[in-house]
Amino acid sequence: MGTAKTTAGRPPSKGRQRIEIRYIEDKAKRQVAFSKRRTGVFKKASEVSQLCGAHVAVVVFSEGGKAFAIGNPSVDDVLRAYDPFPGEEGACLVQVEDDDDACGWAVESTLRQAEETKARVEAEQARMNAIGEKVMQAKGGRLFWWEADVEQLGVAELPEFARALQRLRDNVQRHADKLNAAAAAAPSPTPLLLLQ
Amino acid sequence: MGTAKTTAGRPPSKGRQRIEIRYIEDKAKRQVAFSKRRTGVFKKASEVSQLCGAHVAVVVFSEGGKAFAIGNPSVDDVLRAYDPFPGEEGACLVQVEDDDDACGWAVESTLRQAEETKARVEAEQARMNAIGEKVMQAKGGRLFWWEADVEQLGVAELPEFARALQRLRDNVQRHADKLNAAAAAAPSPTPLLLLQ
DNA sequence: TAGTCTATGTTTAGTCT
DNA sequence: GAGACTAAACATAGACT
Repeated sequence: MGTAKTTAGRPPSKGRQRIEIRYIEDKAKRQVAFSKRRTGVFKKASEVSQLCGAHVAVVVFSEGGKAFAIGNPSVDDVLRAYDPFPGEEGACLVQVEDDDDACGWAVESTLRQAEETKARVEAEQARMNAIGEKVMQAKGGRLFWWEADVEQLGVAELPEFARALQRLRDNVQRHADKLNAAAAAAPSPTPLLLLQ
Repeated sequence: MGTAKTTAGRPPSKGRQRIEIRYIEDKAKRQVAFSKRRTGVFKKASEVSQLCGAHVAVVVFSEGGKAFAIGNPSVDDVLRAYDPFPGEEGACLVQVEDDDDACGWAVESTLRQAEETKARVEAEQARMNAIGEKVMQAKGGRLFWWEADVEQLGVAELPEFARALQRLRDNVQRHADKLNAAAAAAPSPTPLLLLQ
């Protein structure tokens, strides 16, 4: 009886309250709402894309000027295809699809209910997203590295970028080796990690 | 009594059913879902903007290539701002009027995507350069993404991560080759790119 | 193609960790 | 600043107009 989990003697929570859709004056609340709702919008956008095979791009700037974005097949692709001038409707170039892709997405969603639904079709994508999110947390920043548009890198930047990439790969390999070593000693048959 | 509106002798409706987030094969259903959810995403985006004073732009292409977009203060403004130069004018300054709820919002358009305007694309690429920089140097002097703590990745995630890394590296290599080719034909002595 | 209605799945405000 | 949790607000699948 004594163990009522964490819901012990807490007031039952008033649950979700209705709010007016207007600027939230309280800075703290505003920040929390931004974080939660940004996630929500991204998720919804992701779903439209998944469900309907639509190309979507969402760009959000926080008040602080931080940029957040997601897109399928990629933010860049969608934005480039977008031309707000209805005047000319010459050729259609909706570059409808890339081959393998579906990995253009960069949803930094929190995947709250990962335990159930997620293990399906969305699995691979979700996994990638989770990985990206995990990695991004390390820097506390918000860019989606796998969206890095290499094409935009200049002569001076490319080498450095490549070097950094190599370094990261080395780290991954080292970590993989370590995990493999641990797996070898494990009681249950753990699949080995084969990088490339 | 006799006039129960339209709910007369209709089956009580099964209510909302859970669906998997995967491509909807049925064309009709897909179209309906697209329409409804597009509206939903736009609404959510609008709310984030209103509530948090954030600048948001959403661009959606239906499978048919029709473009829909909304943005605050405007799609174009946000997309243009999608180029946060470090130490420049505040990329954000929001707060929209909301007497009407429709303050500067709702720019839904059935714009057909036209062929890409060259000048526009170039401008876009210039902006994209800033993104590349952003990827290279996370603001705030924090950790850079490539210094990600790989240790955090688990057995299931590592392979995915490694694959993504490889993909990125391939792109870098391809780009480097291209630049080298261009350099060979360049009038001025351009240093060759040697990756690794 | 869009709007309506109902029942129900999903999101999230408020609060605490 | 990011999670966890609860209950109420909100979005929407399905069916029809």
